[in-house]
Amino acid sequence: MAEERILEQRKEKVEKLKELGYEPYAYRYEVNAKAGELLQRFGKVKSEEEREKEELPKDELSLAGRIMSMRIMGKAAFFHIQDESGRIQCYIRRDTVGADFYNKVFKKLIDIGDIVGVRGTLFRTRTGELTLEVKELIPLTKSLRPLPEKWHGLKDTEKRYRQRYLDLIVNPEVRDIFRTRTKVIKKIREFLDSRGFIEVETPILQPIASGAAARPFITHYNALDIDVYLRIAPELYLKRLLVGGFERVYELGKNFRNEGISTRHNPEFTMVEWYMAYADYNDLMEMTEELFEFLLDEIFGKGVREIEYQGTKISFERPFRRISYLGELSKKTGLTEEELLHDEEKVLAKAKELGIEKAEELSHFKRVQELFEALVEPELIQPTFVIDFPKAISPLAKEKRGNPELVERFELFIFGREIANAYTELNNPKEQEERFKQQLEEKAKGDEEAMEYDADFITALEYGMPPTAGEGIGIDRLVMLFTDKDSIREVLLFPQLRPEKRCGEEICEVEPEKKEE
RNA sequence: GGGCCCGUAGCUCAGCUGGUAGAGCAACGGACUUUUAAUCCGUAGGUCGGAGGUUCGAAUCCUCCCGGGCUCACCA
Repeated sequence: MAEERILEQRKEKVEKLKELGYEPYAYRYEVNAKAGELLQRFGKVKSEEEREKEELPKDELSLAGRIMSMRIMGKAAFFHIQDESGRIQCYIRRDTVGADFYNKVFKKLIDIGDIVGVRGTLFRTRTGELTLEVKELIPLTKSLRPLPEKWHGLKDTEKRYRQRYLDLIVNPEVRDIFRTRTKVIKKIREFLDSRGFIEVETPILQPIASGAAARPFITHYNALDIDVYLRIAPELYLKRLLVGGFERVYELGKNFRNEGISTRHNPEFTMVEWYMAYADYNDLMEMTEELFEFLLDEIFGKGVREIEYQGTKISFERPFRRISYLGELSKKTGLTEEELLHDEEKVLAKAKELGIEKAEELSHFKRVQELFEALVEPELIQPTFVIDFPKAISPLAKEKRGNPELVERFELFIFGREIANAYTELNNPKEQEERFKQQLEEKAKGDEEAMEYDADFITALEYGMPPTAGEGIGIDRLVMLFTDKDSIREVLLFPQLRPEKRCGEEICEVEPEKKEE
């Protein structure tokens, strides 16, 4: 293999560097400048007049980074080094660094991909590119494997995800996605902190996985000899904190759901959930609008209220549209709200008409939800709050004032996707107990995702949880929206992939075939 | 899990109406002191994802398997 040969050649170069007294894996290097900052400060191309007048700083700069390209032209050479901030060209001449170093070290032992330190001064080439004239070059880390191609980068999606570090080295726009991700998370914290919320950490290993409708991952805790679950949501723990007297809490972290992987689902994903005492879902809608305004200001620039996602303009002008769950569904189905709530036959007929799979097996309100997902959600392109959901599919939300069949709940949809989910929280222990029991019945009927009964949570509510509103936002999908990405994998540094089978033939023969479930 | 598509050199890709593999970049040797997808001359590099099958002959056709992408289902 060509790669094997390159590996061998480079390992030899490591030895030769050592022989010549260089450390191929150095310890430290004093850096006083960043490529990106220099480029930003001194611009890239200038008119001739400007260039004549231009005075670049004469002080010696030292930078460190990875060599990304190289053009050797006899007794001088150009190369680009890339640090975290960007890529700057360097110029090295035999007569400046010495013939020995230039011929024996630079030309023979330094490769594209190596990490080096360079010291020198800035100048501008004939074509106007800002360039560092190298007075000294120090090898810092030898790279043994060849980098992907300089022009086309790395395109193979599988390789990009499995070896994300290569993707990050070679595709600068990928680094930007993750910078944005970090910023989104940071700014959400800032927003909540500034409003008096405290960030808390609740268990990821839970004896009962509740708080959402999803299948959990199971693991075993040896010391207690019990099975525990990776949390599917932190909700019930956060509410216990409100019982305990914290009035504004939030948690930003991972949830785990043992379900399919797709462009919109990763088994571990990041959520922020916050709970605010003495508030209801109306307050949260306003707060959500404010949060979006804040994020847009911080990420896209002050006052920006429109972004483009997958070729569609999305406007975040307040107030966001508000529609009622049943009202909208009534418009789309032609059934009245009364029929949607109570006429099982008509709803079933409609579900069948739309070709909803296994419609017969679903409970009435699951069918209604199916209708909603099929008919309403795809049309919610601009930010829209859907409000007042049926009680039966919202076991943790409080009854709507004036309508006991609905709950005070909203979901925020953008581009047909659910971004946020919020309720006026149910804090009546007796009713919560009944709702849990209903979930148990659903479970008994075969709904694997019905919510688990959490008796300790009921006990907590019996001590009294203040009136509270709570909301959760899926961070990954939010980042997708802000980075214009259509796959969740593009916004996860290391998305879940099936492990590669990388075994020798012998090992594979010994390994038993995995049985299909 | 179902459907459709993809897997050829380290990377990006050609070759696919069957006749045992090509290019550019990267690598190696050489020329070149302001190049920038540097250029020029030369060299090396592949069990064509894996296993079977059809055939005189398979990267190419068929089957199964592995991995990936999109999509549907479940969900956030």
